[in-house]
Amino acid sequence: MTELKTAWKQRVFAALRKIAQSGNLSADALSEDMIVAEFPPKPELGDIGFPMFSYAKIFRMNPAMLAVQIAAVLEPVQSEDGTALGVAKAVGPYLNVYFNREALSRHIFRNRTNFSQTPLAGRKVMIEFSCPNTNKPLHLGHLRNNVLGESLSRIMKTAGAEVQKVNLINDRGIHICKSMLAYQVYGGGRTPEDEGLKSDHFVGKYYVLFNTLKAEDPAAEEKAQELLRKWEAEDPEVMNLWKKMNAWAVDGIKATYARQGISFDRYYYESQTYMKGKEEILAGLERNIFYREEDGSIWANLEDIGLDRKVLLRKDGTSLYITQDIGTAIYRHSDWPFDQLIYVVASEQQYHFRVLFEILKRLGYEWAKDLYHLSYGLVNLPSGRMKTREGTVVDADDLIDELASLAQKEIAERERESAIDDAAQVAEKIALGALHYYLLQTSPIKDMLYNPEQSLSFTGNTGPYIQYMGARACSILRKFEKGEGNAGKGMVTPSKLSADADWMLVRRLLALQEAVELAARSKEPSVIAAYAHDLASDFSSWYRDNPVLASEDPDLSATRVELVKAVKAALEKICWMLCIPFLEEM
RNA sequence: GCGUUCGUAGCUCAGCUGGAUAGAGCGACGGACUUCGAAUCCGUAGGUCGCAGGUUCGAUUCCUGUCGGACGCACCA
Repeated sequence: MTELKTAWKQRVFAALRKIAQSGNLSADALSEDMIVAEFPPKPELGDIGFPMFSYAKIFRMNPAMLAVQIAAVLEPVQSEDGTALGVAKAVGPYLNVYFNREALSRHIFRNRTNFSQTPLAGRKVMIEFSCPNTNKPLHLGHLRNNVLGESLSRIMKTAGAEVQKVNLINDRGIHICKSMLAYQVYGGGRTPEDEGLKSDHFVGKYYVLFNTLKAEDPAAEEKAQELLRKWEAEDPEVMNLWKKMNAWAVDGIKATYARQGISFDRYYYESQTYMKGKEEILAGLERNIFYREEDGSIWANLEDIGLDRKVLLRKDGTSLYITQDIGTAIYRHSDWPFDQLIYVVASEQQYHFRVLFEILKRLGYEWAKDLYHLSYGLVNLPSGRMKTREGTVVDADDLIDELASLAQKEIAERERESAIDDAAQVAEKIALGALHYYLLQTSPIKDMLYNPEQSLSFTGNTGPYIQYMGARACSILRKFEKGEGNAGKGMVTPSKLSADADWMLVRRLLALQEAVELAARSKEPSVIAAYAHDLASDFSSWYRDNPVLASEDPDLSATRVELVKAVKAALEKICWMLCIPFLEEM
């Protein structure tokens, strides 16, 4: 589809030049990338539309007239065997291309979701996401981050890129020490098993208990700092406790990843990377890229590009958050030389990344231009921002549990329990479908409102709707396999799909490649989510009005079965890209 | 104060590099299950695209200003 569009653009451009020559007009102002192609709003207007206005202006001609002239001289796009892949017609001030429906239906049957072109082929893309703290379990905000990172990596893979997914676990710092201190005071040596808690929730419980401790012991903050100093001095007792609690936290977090269906190719741990970067800063200081204040701290002055001054090393010589990020980026690039590194991090850190990228550029790393901050908005509740202190944080595991139990109730209400193998497992998958689709349908950059009522819905523009259409397609194909209907007696005949209703669905399938390219280029899984809904919706109205197995014409039935297979393949691929489990039945 | 960003139907969101009548879902109202699973489908109602200028043959889309919201501007992460 993408190549078809490109090919037609070239033809239109060639035709324009031809007209310019014969009319003795100047075509200097024309270039091929000026040719805009759009999607006509109605099926009778064809499959590609070229507005003539801008060229008409250059030629000082009536746009409708120009469209007629181009249609007359335009050479049609052909396939390798010489079949015309469409015809161009002038429709008012537009030149519209009508595809050869038979040829393109055949193309979809043959290739399904195997794209003829992958724009990111050969590119190495590293994607960093999730990056949890080890003092508490994941919450709704992490779920958005996780699914964004995983989905984007799958989309980029589909677009041909080689992707490496990385995670940086924030396993050190004062927040960890607070959980550790509270555990020392209140934990009594108990384990998560003793308390019957998932291990990361167990650690999180003690982090919350630190607030209680603070109320009881005014020196609590100071004691936590003391613990951090001991940790940095590698006090054996503290290290032991730290290792134990971190293992609990990380194990629990990984269990949530597994449940969500996301994974990483490589884990980095802050405790191993936080020292990195210091040498870089000192080397930069020698080269006068940075400067030293009287108190000994080291700074970068970025005022010339509208940013502020930024501390890079404390007066006592210790590292900061940004120091570590500088080191980690350098380390990663030498580790796996990427063409692009994408940081999936909330929008509140936009300034941090602008500073980080600029400093790496000043240090002379030419790949600094390949760093990209995929900034995404916060997930807010109707009552406002989630706040740990007010207990309004939506816990990730609890949320999935709730969705799954609701899905199971829905299955029971629809009396589907006997029809499916494992209702509990299907319910879990529906829950994830609902959750992930809900989180991905909004553009990443926008803050989103988490409306419990709406997100718990399984009808309408939702993940389960997409899953349902996949299941319906599978259901039809199962019946076909069993020999129901007359499709088995027919011959696949693509020319039978020339009716508008069939063609709309074929055309939608053709548009998948373009959607993937756009989603990969703009780093917006929401593009695929929108496409998923369009395809599912098209399929839904199509199979209602167009009998697949029971058509009177066996050839038409056989052909429509091929179309259903193509729809199923597309939905399966889309679901994978959106981290929505594909269901054969539900 | 400075910077970034968002502002489209009652609500939650789409709207591709400016283009043919601004689209979904939810909610409201009205229809469709002896016919491939009704988590579905069809129809009706609902929008001065925050506001004001500008560029353009043409602006929801680009520019400027303005109003409103969010976030950021730590020797925290």
